[in-house]
This record gives sequence, structure tokens and C-alpha cells, in this order.
Amino acid sequence: MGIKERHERDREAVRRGILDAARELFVNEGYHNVSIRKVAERIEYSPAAIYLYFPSKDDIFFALAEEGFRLLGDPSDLVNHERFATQAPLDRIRAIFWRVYEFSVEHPQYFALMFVDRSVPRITREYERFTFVRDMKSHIVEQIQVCIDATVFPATLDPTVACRLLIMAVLGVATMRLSDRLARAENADELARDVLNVMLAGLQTGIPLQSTVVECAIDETAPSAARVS
Amino acid sequence: MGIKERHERDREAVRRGILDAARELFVNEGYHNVSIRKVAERIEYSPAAIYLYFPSKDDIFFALAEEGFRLLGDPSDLVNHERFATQAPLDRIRAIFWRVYEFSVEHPQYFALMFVDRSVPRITREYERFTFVRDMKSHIVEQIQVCIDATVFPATLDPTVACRLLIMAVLGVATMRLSDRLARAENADELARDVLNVMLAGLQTGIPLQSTVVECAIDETAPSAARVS
DNA sequence: TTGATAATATGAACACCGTTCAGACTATGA
DNA sequence: TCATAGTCTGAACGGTGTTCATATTATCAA
Repeated sequence: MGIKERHERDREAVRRGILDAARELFVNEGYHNVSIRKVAERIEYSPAAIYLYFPSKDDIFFALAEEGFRLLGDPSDLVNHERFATQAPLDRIRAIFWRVYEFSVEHPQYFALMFVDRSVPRITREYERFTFVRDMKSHIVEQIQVCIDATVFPATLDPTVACRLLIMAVLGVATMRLSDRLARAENADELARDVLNVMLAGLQTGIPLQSTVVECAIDETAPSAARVS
Repeated sequence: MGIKERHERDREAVRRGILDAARELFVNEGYHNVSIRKVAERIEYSPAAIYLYFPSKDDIFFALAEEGFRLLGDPSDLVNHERFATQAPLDRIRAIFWRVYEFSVEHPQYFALMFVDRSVPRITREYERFTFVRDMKSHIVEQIQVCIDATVFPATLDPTVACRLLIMAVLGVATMRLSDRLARAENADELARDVLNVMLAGLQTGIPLQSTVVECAIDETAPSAARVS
């Protein structure tokens, strides 16, 4: 009874083909310049066929966003890297968030899809479901906790909040860079480094924060993305 | 010979009508949901007529971005407000950048158009030409200089760079909020306040910065936006 | 082996989009 | 009165995401 399995494999192969074609177009041309018709032409199927595998164009790019998070997550394996281990706790935090900025430079299309573009907003509601995204987050929070334990950061600091604040600051520079909002004379890398360093210095001062702990529990009541039945 | 003048007035009236219709649609529905056809229908003209007043859809929204900057600039007249004058120098800085965040909440569509959307990138290259934008910037830089003179910020701090860094940090929160990237449990206002305060605290520590002074001179060699002849 | 069934793929169409252009209309100045 | 210049439009071009009846094909039960 391996027929059903073969069918499933075939189906998965076509699905992956669609994703590969979409990714290639998407990385080279950006979300808005990729059309279903172009993807269809690339995989030598009719445009309508794609809708047998994905309910909408957005869902294709939702799947690509997952790829993006994996791509961003991988280098944070450098948490276990020996060079990383020898760094001072604060330098590790710096390295982690600098990595996020670097990712925005190396993979601008993925980055925009994951953090900026307002066309695929469902991404946010979904990506917390991926365990590896949650693992990434707790990895970072752990490292911040190391800093707190080493009295580099004040004991009053909530590592989850600190993580969020750092992400947002870095995201600001990345967004301006990506949306072409920097003057010719400005060096985005220097600005990113400065923003990151100023934030780290600010966190060390121990000024009181308002933000409360963010519960990262998965909301099981939230509707999942529609899937082809 | 007032006929030519009347013609010009009529022309300007239609132009303004297009902008008003576009703005109303745009503020309510967002850039991507506004089509030339909808604008045309609203002003009871044919879609083609719009192209006699604007060379492209983008140029309409470029004009709207100018409106946005005026909208953002006006409240910074509170620089001259008596309550503002009595505030401590650092609180003034805080108020100014908090105002930027508030603007992103009150006018999300304008904000996205001005700082986030990648669809109308020409905006950046152009808006520095508006003197009032430059006035805004120098206003802020002035206030930062007051902080430096009052030894709230270190003398080594470049106020232009500080302004830029603060803008980016605030922009990060605003972007995440607008692109719907915040978890349900997160309070954007609190995060914005924290990011701003952490940045201000960090700037006060006097850590060295890499970023160099940004020359805000207008680049006269840059091509201006195409205009209807 | 035959025939019903379920899955898969497609062409054509729908309703949009930004933009262009030949031609109609109209007010103006000679 | 008439040519002209300015204004406007209908129709079209080539594009978009998506839907659906239809055709093809592979599977499995009879």
C-alpha cells in the first residue's frame, strides 16, 4: 500500500517546487514583483494549479517566512561556538543583536517579509507556533540572564523585556536602511552599532522600565492558517 | 488678462481635489488599497484625467507625504509653548520624540508612507528639499544642544547623531506596532516609552559613538521628481 | 478487464490594477 | 468666424490574484 505514500511524496515535491520557485523570484525581485503567474511559469504549471497546493499567494510567503526564521536562527548556533563562549557576557548580547542587523543586510527580502512588510501580517500570529522560534528567543533571554547574574545588567531588569527593547532598536535602523530612508552621507552599519551600544549602555544604568513580562505561551484558541484540504 | 489666472486657479483646484480624495481614501484604507480608479470616481473624473495633473500614482502620494511632514512638524511648535519651556531640557527631548511615536499611532498611514513603506522610496531623496523639514530637524538638534550645554548629555555627543539614533529607536517600535508584529500581551506604548528612556539613559553615559556628522545640505545635483509639463 | 471514483491539472473567465493614447469637446484669442 | 490650445474621456494594453467548469489521469472495487 505504498501508493498513497508515493502520492504524498509527489504532492510534497510539487509543493516544494512552488516554494523554491517563489523563493528564488522573491529573493531576487522582492515580494511585490512576484506574481502567481511567474511562479507558475517557472514550475511549468498553470497558475490555477498553484491553488491546489496553497490557498493564496500570502500563504506561500508565509511558508517562506518560516524559512527566513530558520535562516536567522541557524547562526545563533554560534551561541555554542567556542569563540562565542570565551566572549564577555555583554559582548555575546552585542554579537547576537548585531547578527540580527547583519541578517537584515544579507537577506533584506526575508527580513522585510519577517519584520516589516504590512502585506502579510498573519505571519506574526503564526510564527510563535514554530518551536525553533521560541527556542531562539529563550536562547537570547538566557544570555541576558547571564549578564544579569554577572551584575553587568541590574537585577531589576526583566530579560524578556530587554530582549524586546533591543530587537526594536535594531529593527529601527534596519527598517530605515531597507526603506531607503537614510541620507547618502549616513553609514547604516555605524548607526546600527551606535544604536545597539547606546541601548546596551542604557540598560546597564538600571533605569526603571514600564513594560511588563510578555507571556510567550501559544494561544491555542487562535485560528490556524487555512490549509488546502 | 485674468483668464490665465483663472485657468491656473481651476487647475490648482482640481489638483487639490485629487489630493483631497486620495488623502481621504489613503488615510482610511492605506496606500495599497487606493487605486487611481477609486480616486477618479470620487472626484467624478475619468482615471485618465488624473494623469493630466500627476505623472504617476506615486507622485500623488509623494505630495501626501509632504502633508504628513507638515502634520508632524506642526505639533513641534510646542517648542515655543510655555509649558514646554518650563520643562527640564531632557524632558523636552523626551517630549519631542514621544510626539513622533504618538504621530505614528494617530496617523499610521501617513507614518508608514513617510518612514516605512518601500513602495515610494523617492520620498526620502526629496523631502529634505522642504525647508520646513530641515527647520524641524535643526529645532530638535538645538534642543539636544541645550542638554549638552546643561551637562545632561556629554560634551562629546554630536547632537545630529543623537537625533538620528533617537529617531531610529522610536521608529523601531512604531514599525513593529504598525506591521502588527507585537504579541497580544505587549503594550506598544510602554515599549516605546522604555526604548526612548533607555536610549536617553544610554546617551547620558557618554559611551563613544562611531557615527559621523551628517551633512544635511541639499544635493542640488539630484534629479527632481518629474512634473507634468 | 471494466467501470466508477477521486485526485490533479488546465483554459477561460472575473474583476481588478496603473498607464497610454487617439479622438472629442470647449473655451480662447486672432 | 475659425484655428488653436487646453481639457477630458473611452477604449485599450498588459498586468494582477483568484475561481470554476471541464478534461485528464491514476487508483481501486466489482
